[in-house]
Amino acid sequence: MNSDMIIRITKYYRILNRLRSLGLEKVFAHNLADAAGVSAALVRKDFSLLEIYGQKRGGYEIPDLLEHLGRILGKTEEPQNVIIVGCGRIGKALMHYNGFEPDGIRIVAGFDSDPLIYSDSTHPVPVYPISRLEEVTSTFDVQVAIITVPESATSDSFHRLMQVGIRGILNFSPITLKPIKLEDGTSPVVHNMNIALELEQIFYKLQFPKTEPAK
Amino acid sequence: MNSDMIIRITKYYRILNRLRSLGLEKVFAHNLADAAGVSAALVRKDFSLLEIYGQKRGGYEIPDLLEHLGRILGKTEEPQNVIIVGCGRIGKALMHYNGFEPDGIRIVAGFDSDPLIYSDSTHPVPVYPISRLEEVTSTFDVQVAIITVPESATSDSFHRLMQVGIRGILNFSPITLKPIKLEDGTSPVVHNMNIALELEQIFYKLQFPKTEPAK
DNA sequence: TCTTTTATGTGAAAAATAATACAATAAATA
DNA sequence: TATTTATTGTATTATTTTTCACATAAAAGA
Repeated sequence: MNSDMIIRITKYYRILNRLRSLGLEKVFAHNLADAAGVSAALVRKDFSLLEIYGQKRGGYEIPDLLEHLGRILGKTEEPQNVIIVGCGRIGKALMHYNGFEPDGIRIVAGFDSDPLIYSDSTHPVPVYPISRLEEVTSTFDVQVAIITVPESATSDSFHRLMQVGIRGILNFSPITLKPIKLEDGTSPVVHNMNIALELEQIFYKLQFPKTEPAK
Repeated sequence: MNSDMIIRITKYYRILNRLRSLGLEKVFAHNLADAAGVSAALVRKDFSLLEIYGQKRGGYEIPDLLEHLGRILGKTEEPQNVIIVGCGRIGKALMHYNGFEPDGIRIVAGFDSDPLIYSDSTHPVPVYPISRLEEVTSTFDVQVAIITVPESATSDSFHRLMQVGIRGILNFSPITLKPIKLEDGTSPVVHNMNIALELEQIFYKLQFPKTEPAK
């Protein structure tokens, strides 16, 4: 399964969740396609590849789809625990964000090197000094970290996280982190979210508007 | 030029900027390739398509590349002005972020519907009530907005921005905005940054590690 | 019951994207 | 100067991804 397909699957999952909460029970490929911004053929092809089948002329059962896709995406009863490394403004904003819960994601702790920050007990989740990284991640069985440290600390934080066994990184710093190969032969999963880079892409696209994709 | 290529071009641009600030004057395709995480052949192919030429065996001149790519990306002397709609925690964090300036991006104003927020004058950039959107965007010739409002306000904010002529959107809310076609036949450029969606993709990839791409 | 309609599921075709291979060429070296 | 080496530029090939087209099936309507 390639990267674009993973994105589509996660989108389908969220759309289906929303449809279910609206009380719907069935969905057609073209409904999902419209909502996800892809073609109906692609939706059917994706499901076919994942061995998810609907009823001819009857569409797909939403609970069935959610069950299948949820398993593929590793959804369990228990939420997946995540930590935030770097509790500056962005890190704190993410701690307060309450949109993770419905998706089965839980921020369990923050980390910072500044005593003024980790001594402050008004955060919505506990904030620890970096020295307690290993202890906390093993206690909560954390596999994924969000990096929101300043540019200069990015690389250090990344290596530290690798050392304590974190295997998934969502990096908000403008330094692009690359999934270097680890001693054990595996590579971490790294997603970089670079806001300035996104804006630059938008500026480019505005400069050269795409010509109408001939229906 | 497709989306992946735009991403590559923006990456090349940043890498080249960094190399220049390190005092380098020339670069080989494979240097850029390594830094950007792509193959050298692809770098050469990209430049070839953009009609940027280097010297056989001599590599590419960094100032020349920056000039070319900068023009393609719409870089000018003047920074590109951006507004932030929704001055909650994330919006405020972005206002304070000082990593935009080196990339020629300037946050010129924030907007919020809450008087407690727009009356507070301690923000790093002026914050206005939504009613002044049109006035401010035309004064600063703003084409792009960052949406950081709560989920429930996302769709409204989006349509409001379309009405006042904003054509580029970077959306941080979990509602995926789609570039609906406008009356004038054009479509806005919309990039959605959905943090939970990114995390979900990471969880998936951790569950099914990619098998070693056979060198 | 028979016909029509509306979806799915999928093989085949097309389109898009990237890698390969190598000629061309310029610099370095002998 | 001749030879070797290193790198660009691009035609060709390979791969990946998506769309097309249609057989299949189920429901609805006549």
